[in-house]
Amino acid sequence: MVEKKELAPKLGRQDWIDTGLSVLAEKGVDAVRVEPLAKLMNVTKGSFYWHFKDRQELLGALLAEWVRLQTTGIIQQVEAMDEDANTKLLKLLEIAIEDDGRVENGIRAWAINDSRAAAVLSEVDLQRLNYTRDLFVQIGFTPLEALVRARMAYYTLVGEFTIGVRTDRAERLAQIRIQYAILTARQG
Amino acid sequence: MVEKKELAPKLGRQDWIDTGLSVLAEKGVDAVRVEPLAKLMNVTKGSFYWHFKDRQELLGALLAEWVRLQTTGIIQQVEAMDEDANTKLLKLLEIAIEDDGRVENGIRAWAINDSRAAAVLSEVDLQRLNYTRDLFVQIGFTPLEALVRARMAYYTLVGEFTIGVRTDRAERLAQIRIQYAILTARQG
DNA sequence: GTATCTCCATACGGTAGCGTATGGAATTAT
DNA sequence: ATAATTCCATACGCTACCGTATGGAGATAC
Repeated sequence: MVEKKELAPKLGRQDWIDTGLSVLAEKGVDAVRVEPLAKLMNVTKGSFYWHFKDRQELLGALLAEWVRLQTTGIIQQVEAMDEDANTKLLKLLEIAIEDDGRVENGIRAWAINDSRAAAVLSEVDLQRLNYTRDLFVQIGFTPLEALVRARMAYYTLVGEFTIGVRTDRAERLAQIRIQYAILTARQG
Repeated sequence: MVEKKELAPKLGRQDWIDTGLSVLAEKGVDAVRVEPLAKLMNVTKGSFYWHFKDRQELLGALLAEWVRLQTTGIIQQVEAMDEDANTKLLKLLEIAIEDDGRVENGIRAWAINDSRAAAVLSEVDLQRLNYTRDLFVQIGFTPLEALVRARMAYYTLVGEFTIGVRTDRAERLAQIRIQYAILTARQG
């Protein structure tokens, strides 16, 4: 079968994608360039153009990879646990703040001037928002109340990533529970 | 006095800054380049290098200009009206969503890989967060509760900008009032 | 009217990155 | 062993942009 030895220095498509995502997270899309990437991987661009048609194909692959990691990610993890909606929601919030969001930030910055990235991103946003809203509906809020609360929860998360808050884990966990309390409280 | 006739085709430093901010909002920092900018303004870069030392100086000027517009902006506008903290907070939220946040988004994207932009941005974020927190304290929440609520309010706004929601004004106003109600509600 | 100063055009050399072409080493197949 | 395939290095031309140098037109000063 087509197998690879881990010892072999041979590079694959996936190596370029991994390195690309790393650079995307640290330096932004604009730093994801063929020759610098090659230097980073200790090869020349001869390798790159064997695995990819051009730079655009790599960028597309980065988007696809991110979506793949995203969709097989948080939501499934939350749905796996067989709990009620309240518990799921709290768990969702707790899991979400585990990530540092650096790749996602890079993609959001990218999406500002690239329609491809923008399309992918808005799709992911919509999916996550809908899931969160459904949880609030299951908890018992009206559709409108659920929507507003889901947006507050999700936007808060995105905003936190965007701003890049640097609080420690314990503090964030404590705050996320207060947020949960605020968002699930019934109005007088 | 040093005055300029509006008819004159002569360019000034400010013209480059204005055009720079515009391009920053539409295409990102990386599109803010001397020669393309010059072409956009129907001059050559000979003009640019008369007004600026180099590209970095322009970028610095863009940051300074944004801060200037920001600091003389929302907060003063809210403080000007002599109302109680509750009213100020609601007004703050309402005013904040008026902007589309395109320039700010560009700067946030910029700040990912530029330490100068990052420093400026975190300062502005801190200032706005502190102001919002103070309002919640004045309303009567404990410091911790006020901080969490202020973060939720501000992060939600930043997240909304970041995601680039495209709902109409009326709907946004309606939702911001629900948010206000949720954030100012006392826990049972 | 001449000199000076302001503002900009033109021309130049330099760097970084793109994509292509071609050859060669290492592996695999026959 | 020989042939074919896979993967990568090297070398090339091309474009976009940077920053500098220099000159020139138009206003202003003297």
